Amino acid sequence: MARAALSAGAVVDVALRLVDEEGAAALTLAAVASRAGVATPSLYKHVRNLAELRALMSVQIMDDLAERIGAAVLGRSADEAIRALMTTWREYVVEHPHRYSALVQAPEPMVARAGQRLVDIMLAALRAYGMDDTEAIHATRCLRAAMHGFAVLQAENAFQRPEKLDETYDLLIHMVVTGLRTPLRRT
Amino acid sequence: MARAALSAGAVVDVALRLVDEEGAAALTLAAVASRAGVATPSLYKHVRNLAELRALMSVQIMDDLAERIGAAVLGRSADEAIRALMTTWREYVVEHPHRYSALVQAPEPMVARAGQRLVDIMLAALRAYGMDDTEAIHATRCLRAAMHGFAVLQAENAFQRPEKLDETYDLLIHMVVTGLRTPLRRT
DNA sequence: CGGCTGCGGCTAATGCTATTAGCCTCTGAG
DNA sequence: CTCAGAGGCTAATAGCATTAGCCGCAGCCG
Repeated sequence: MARAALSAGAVVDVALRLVDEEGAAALTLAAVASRAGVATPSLYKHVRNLAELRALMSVQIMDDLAERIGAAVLGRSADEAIRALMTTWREYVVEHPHRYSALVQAPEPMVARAGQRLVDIMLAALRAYGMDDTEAIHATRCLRAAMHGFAVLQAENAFQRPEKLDETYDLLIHMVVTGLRTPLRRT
Repeated sequence: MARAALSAGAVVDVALRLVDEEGAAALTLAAVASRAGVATPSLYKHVRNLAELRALMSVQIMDDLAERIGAAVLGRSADEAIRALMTTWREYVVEHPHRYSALVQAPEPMVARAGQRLVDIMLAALRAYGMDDTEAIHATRCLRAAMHGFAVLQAENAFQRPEKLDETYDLLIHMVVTGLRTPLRRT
């Protein structure tokens, strides 16, 4: 091994801090390199290119989220689990709105795998409702769509009215829980 | 007036067609100019810069969406109105997935106004549930979050499993309608 | 009918971006 | 002590948005 110096993980850390502080649009290799105290091309020794850096950041974010949510859901019952899951998710977005904006749903297997981890946690939380596998998949997708949509819109500041976002989110949680409890009549 | 030639609207049209055919990532002034049969800097005679072009595209998209949805909702009852609204929204995304990915929620007043038009239609559709204004705002936000989240995830191809997306969407509609019907207990 | 004004095109130039090539140095293993 | 390679560097390239400045033609005014 050569000098201590940088590593892929360190670059991702620097990039995440940059995004947290200056917004997703400020993510540029030059800016990351500058923060890392290194010349721009040096980053290529640790990361294949900007796209890969983005993917690695997304993986890191999803892993953070999965860890938090996993802990929050642990040992909770069905409805309470969903509530905890959704609350924790939103807390993360409120804490790091820029970071959430930087999330990318690339077709990279790396990112897909990290996403799968999140989905698995959701699936586990839904098991308690006594759904079969197919139903659980559909329910997970809805849960994900609702949370992700809310998160994206909030991170983009798309909710302009003065009404409290917390109350809106309470309603969203209510909608999800009620929708899961009330069976869908079969056609 | 000089020659017939281009106009801001025409540039937006060309850009939308480009995005439809080649994806949101292909949106570049050079590509738009080439399609319009004009040199790149000429676009600046019609559009202030790339950001404005993006905003104008978003406005156009939201207007399209508002028109369709407005027509779909017209003369329908509460639940049926919501179902029609959500179905129509998704049809648009399926028809133009790249276009939806190109949607930007800029803080530009122009875009905000177009978004407001969409929100107003949703609000109107929710009136039938006998909510007061505040409740209706919260409900609209939830509706929007659910639809937008689903749309974004679908446009980004984030749903990988073989289960039919149509069925998932049916469940989402069900969740929303049920959630709106079941009153939220007051704390 | 003739000249002027400005719209809408153009070319050239700038500065930022990611990315590649090729060099050099210091580290740590043998 | 040697030497290979990890990890830094500078220099160079190509594509991007954007700006400056020029030029021709259309239509209006006299």
